[in-house]
Amino acid sequence: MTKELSLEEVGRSLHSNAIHLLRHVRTEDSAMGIGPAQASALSVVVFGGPLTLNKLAEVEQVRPPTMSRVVEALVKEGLVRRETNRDDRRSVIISSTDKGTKLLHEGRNRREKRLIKLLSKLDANEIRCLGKASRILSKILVAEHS
Amino acid sequence: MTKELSLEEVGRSLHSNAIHLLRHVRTEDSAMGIGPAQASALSVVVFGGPLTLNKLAEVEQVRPPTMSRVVEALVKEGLVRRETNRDDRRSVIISSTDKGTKLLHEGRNRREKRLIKLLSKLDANEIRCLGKASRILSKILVAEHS
DNA sequence: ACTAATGATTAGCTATGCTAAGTATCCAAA
DNA sequence: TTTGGATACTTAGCATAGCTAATCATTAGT
Repeated sequence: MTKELSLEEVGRSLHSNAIHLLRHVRTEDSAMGIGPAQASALSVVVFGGPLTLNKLAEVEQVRPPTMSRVVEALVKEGLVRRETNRDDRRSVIISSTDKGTKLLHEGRNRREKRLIKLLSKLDANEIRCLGKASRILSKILVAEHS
Repeated sequence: MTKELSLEEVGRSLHSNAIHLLRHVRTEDSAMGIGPAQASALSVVVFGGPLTLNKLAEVEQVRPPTMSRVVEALVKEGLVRRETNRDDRRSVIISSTDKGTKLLHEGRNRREKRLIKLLSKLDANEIRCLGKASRILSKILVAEHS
């Protein structure tokens, strides 16, 4: 019989698992030929649509100079466009190119395959358990940032 | 009744949750005064006990040179010891100092408070579910790198 | 029309990931 | 026993990404 975990232990365990899960899929991220910060920013632009640099930095929870450099790299690789906003010429609108959109979807597929390979070691009950846990986590993590 | 999640959806959801959970506690990590890689490595040494550098690199899923540098920084700050193994003088045993153990527990407390605050929105059943899921994740994430 | 505030960039530091190459040690086979 | 390969780690050098401080351009508010 498995021991009941305390709130502290659950928290600690979730934290550890989060770190290692992300490290696990890092390989696939870098297989896209771009780093994790670039991949994550591109993902926001592709799925969320065009937005300003400051907004993108905010969503990604990094400072504007950091995001400015990330976007610069993405522009150089032809994955996003950077155009001055007509309504406010101080600001810049970042949007995805076809190449960026295509690359992101391919990378996502690879990452998912990797996770699926990992998850397929489990039986149906365990998958169901992870599914339930995911819903619960989403609920509290999303609620936090609203 | 909640819909059954597919393998793909579980994978995607776990990935997303991992990213957001880590962002959620990032503030507390950096409040320790050391970077995330150092904090994570120190955590392994404190909770898992002394181990060789290669083993530590493996557990942390980074290359030995990377871990060598991380350990170097921890040694400089007096948080871990690095001693040559008497049984095999090629290898090095990393162990935590009192200072390292103390720092980690303080940081852990801050991080845990943050996570506990998040988790305390949940009822006992949901906590139990997360606990079970954590065990399952640990199993496959650790098994992958053995 | 000034001045203050805002959006973005540049410069420069640190941390962390990698590979390639070097050093020290151990083991195994001639 | 010695020698040659394997193993454990480090060093050197590169790239990405995080930060703050300072700068530039533009907008907004007296």
